Amino acid sequence: MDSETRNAFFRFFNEIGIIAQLSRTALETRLPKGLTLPHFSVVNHLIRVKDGQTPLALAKAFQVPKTTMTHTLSGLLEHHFVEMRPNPKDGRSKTVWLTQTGRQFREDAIRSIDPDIDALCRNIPKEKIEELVPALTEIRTYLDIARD
Amino acid sequence: MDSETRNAFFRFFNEIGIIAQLSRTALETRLPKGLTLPHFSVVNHLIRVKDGQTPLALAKAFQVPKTTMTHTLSGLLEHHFVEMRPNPKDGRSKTVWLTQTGRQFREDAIRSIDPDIDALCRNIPKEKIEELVPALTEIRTYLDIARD
DNA sequence: TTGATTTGGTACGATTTCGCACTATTTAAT
DNA sequence: ATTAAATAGTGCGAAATCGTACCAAATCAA
Repeated sequence: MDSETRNAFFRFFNEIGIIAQLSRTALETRLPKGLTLPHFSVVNHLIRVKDGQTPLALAKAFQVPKTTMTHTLSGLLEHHFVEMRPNPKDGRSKTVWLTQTGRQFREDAIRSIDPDIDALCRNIPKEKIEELVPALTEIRTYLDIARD
Repeated sequence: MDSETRNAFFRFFNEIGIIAQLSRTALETRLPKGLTLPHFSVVNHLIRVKDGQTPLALAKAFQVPKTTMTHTLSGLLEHHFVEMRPNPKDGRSKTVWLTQTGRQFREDAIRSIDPDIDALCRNIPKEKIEELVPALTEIRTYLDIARD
């Protein structure tokens, strides 16, 4: 393995890490105090995909350990953004449902973030972003599979 | 702001976040217990760029709060991977220097990661990665500036 | 059917991340 | 020169992340 190849990958993952960090804090400064990117992401996911999913399904969708998802969901429960119902298909399991408050939280969050996306969009055109996504998805999928 | 544009950016940042997460844990499973990505990254940075930098310069290079860098450096000090010397140019400040143990740690880490990079390289060719980096750098730079 | 194994979820503890407040030193202003 | 403001670093506390261990329910095996 030549060090030039290695450095290419290091640079890549380094940029990825910093973008993840910066975009996260950029979002979180817009959210009400005490709410984080995972909180928003889960609510957003429940709207975009569907609610009624199990905590484990959510943990897999976000590639986090299930204990992390438990913790995130407990925060959403405290804010009454979601509610839990038993899973009729499996007595060990639960299902996660959005409340009206949760939907409102998402609306408000998006409204307060939109100006930032707008500004970003003027500097990095949407088309450029769309071009990147397939390659990133491919890499993400590989890493996910290689996890074993 | 139309929701299609918004979703494009959301998808992008979501992929970024998951790749950051997966690549981080992939690396950390190869490191000796108790050592993390930031530990490795800082040592690697000190070798690639130069040692003798101040903690604050490192914090800026990695876009983390200075308290976070203090914590990371304290871990490196415990392992005797770096040592601190006073900054001759500024009495408030320190400089961070690699030890032989620290260099060895980096060597060993790279050796144990290389097989993974090799495998990754066979699935995602180096050229594809290199094509992505400039766009990512552009986005990272924008986010950094937009932070205010 | 019964017992063993797997699976969904959580409690707990260790570590990381990071904001706030504080000290010590430097820089700027008058 | 003196004082005010800015800067480098750290201690501390709160929250996020995640591994281990555990319970309860489901699945599998004989």
